[in-house]
Amino acid sequence: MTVRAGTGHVGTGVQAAAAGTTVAGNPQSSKSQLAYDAVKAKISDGSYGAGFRLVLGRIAKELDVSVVPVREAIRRLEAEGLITFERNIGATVAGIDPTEYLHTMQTLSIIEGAATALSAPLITDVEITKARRINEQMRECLSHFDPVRFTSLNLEFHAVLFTHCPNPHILDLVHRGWNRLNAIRASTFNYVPGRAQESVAEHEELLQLIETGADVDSIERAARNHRAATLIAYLKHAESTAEGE
Amino acid sequence: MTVRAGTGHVGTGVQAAAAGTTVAGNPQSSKSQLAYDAVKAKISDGSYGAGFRLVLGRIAKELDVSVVPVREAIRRLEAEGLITFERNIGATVAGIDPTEYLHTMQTLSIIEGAATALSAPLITDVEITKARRINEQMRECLSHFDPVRFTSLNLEFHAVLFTHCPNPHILDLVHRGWNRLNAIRASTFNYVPGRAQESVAEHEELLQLIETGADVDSIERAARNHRAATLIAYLKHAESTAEGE
DNA sequence: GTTAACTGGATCGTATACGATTTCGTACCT
DNA sequence: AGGTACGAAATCGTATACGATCCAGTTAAC
Repeated sequence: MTVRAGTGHVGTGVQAAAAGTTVAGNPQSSKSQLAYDAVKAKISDGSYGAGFRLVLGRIAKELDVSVVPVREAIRRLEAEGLITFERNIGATVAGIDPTEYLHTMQTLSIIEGAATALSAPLITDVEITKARRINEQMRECLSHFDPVRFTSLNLEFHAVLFTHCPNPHILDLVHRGWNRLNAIRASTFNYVPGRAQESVAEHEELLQLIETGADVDSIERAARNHRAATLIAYLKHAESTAEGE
Repeated sequence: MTVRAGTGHVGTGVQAAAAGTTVAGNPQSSKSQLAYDAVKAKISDGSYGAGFRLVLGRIAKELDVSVVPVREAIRRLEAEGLITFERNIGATVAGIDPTEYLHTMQTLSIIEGAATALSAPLITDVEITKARRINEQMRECLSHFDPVRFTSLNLEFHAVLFTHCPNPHILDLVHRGWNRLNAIRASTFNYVPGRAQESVAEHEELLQLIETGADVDSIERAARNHRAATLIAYLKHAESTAEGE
């Protein structure tokens, strides 16, 4: 053992170097933030999928930080519902079972519907055309089967619709919902083939409703049903494939 | 490598004593949880109201723990939106300005409406009578002016209606909404006198809708409007008193 | 007299240290 | 052979240490 009784610190200088340089490109640099972003990204892109065991020490070593900032990141993710955490046990990536998917979709249908309705009066022609162009690209995706791109465009499309939502809370909830959904999708990629076409058509309907200045109630209902329809399609599909397997 | 800086520790034994005893009554004991509960409670009951500066070290000393668990608690509260946090600056209790109140109420109207509608089919006669009894007590509160009790009963009433919501996410969001609202209310106690009577009447209407098995849409609308009406009453009231001052 | 640089204190951020708890494998007892 | 008890490894929980950063008040320079 031997080594150092005086300062008790060894790598402390590193901390200064790393934090001090503010690596130019990380606007909000902070190990805690780094850990948060890193773990969240890994969950979203599927590297850490479904029930994955998140060992604090391992993550810390991977990111070359100490456990303290990692713990903070984990706490934040816990509060956001992306992971579950048990005292003296550890953290695991949440959102495994199908009912989770169901609940998340249902919640999102409500929140997103509201967000879209609230945004609607503030949406200009510019955004409408932009959304329409995205939807056009989605239609193209249908021919040369490309579900990944389709899903990504789908987010873009809806993002255009709800980003003008004047209520930041609701907007925040929408984002969280999408995050959860991403995490779930990454692990068990579910994509219902037939649904995509209806989806594109419903997008166009939704755009027309907004364009013609329909009352917020109809818009909310349309947006909500749009997502609910996807959920129902998924359930049916899951049922049938379960039999097939 | 093994570093070992002599002892470098003094009060470490205390940790064992405190954590080890598991003070019998704290089922989920953990300093982090303790800090979370404590701070949240202080925010809810108004001790730490509106923009209050949360100094980590001070809180840690108050609770007789180190800063680490406090930081974790703060992170959780941050993710829940109860406080805001800036790097190298610190944390402050969130939710000061009136637009915050507005947004929170709007969000809650949507979420709570949905939660109530989803619960409705699962509500039995037992709960209906229970809710009706609570509403009766609220009516009594009207005569001997008691806004605090009224508010508390109001939560109880709605809790009966939405606790059966089968979607845990939505239920969680409802609870968070109430928490935020509590925090705001504690700082700037706002209670619109005239509104209370309508509120009690609307509660009864809502009960009848549920009782007669009205379609979920009407129930959702009723629940949503009930809260929205409170918001509108508040806005009018705030406007008029602002003039009066 | 006004502004800029300095300085000290408060507070934040994170690394390290080490006790506590859980987990799992193995040896021992029945 | 099967189950239990002991022990070691892994991991969590939190205290402490100390650099970095921010802030306010003070002094120096113009």
